[in-house]
Amino acid sequence: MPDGSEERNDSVGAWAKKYYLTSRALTEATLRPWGIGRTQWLVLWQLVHEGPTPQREMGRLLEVERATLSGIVSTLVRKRLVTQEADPRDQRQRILRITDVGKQLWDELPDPLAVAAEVAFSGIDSADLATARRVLQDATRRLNEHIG
Amino acid sequence: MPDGSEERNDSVGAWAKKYYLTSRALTEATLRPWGIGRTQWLVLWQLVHEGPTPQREMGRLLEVERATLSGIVSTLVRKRLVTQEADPRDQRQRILRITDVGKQLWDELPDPLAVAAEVAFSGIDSADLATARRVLQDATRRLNEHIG
DNA sequence: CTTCAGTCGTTCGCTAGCGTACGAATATCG
DNA sequence: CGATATTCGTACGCTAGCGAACGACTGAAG
Repeated sequence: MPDGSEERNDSVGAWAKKYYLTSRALTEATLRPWGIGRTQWLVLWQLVHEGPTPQREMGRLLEVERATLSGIVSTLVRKRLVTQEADPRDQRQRILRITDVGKQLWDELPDPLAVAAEVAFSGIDSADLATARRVLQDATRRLNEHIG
Repeated sequence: MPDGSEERNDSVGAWAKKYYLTSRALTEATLRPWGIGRTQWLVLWQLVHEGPTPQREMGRLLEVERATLSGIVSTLVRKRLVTQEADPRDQRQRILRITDVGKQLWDELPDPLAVAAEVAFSGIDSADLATARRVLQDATRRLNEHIG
């Protein structure tokens, strides 16, 4: 029976939190020498691999709220890594585009998610990985249904 | 083969993040009417169930950094829910204690972690839950070994 | 007894998450 | 066409995570 301390210390949920925070720490440490955050890196990845992207579309792809992305984009613009142009067809939209400086920096950056995934999961039984993924996916869906 | 977009969208790690953020959203929404955060609630839980606790010990129990806990405790003290007294035996330590106002508030609060766990995991096969927990636990251990 | 190393809490600056509210721009409906 | 609804980006305030640095305090080595 799950009393409070069990849930708080040793449940799937508690370990999901610990895993997320620990992998975030490794990811951020990997990028720290370049002064780039985890989500900033994802924005650059998208711009490098898929080209200029409307800001709203970026938010949908990265599953990040408008308000959150707005701050992240501001940082990247301030660092001259990304430009933010108005879409002539819809003045509400902003098109994000990587700059030459941004491309230059990109070529130096490691892939922090690949590093973390390699450390965390290499050699783990793939059936177990699939089960874990399914449990987390189901749980997330249930939470979303409850919220929405 | 795990290319970038796979890792970024559909891996165990990506779902752990989504699960964590979604359960955090539900937990915070549950507590919002009382103006209490998720980690603030954990501090109160500890003080109610285990009595006065040194701040450093609180940090260890909740696995929260000193700097993070410092801010959380400040908030609780500002709201008059918790007091922070110097330990006479060691002037560096601060002993945390719930106030009468805090106790009164506590009796009104729901258990947001129990709510989230119920929504997320009730009815899920317990062997799958155990597998998921083990995968996340192993992954966290591997990350910590790599970092440390 | 003094110095030196370690601990504890705090502060600062950063990342990044959320909700709310707002203006500007667009789309839709009557 | 004009009023209304919606969308987009932003700003503000909040939670909460980290590292680094600092003062106060303690304890241990000499």
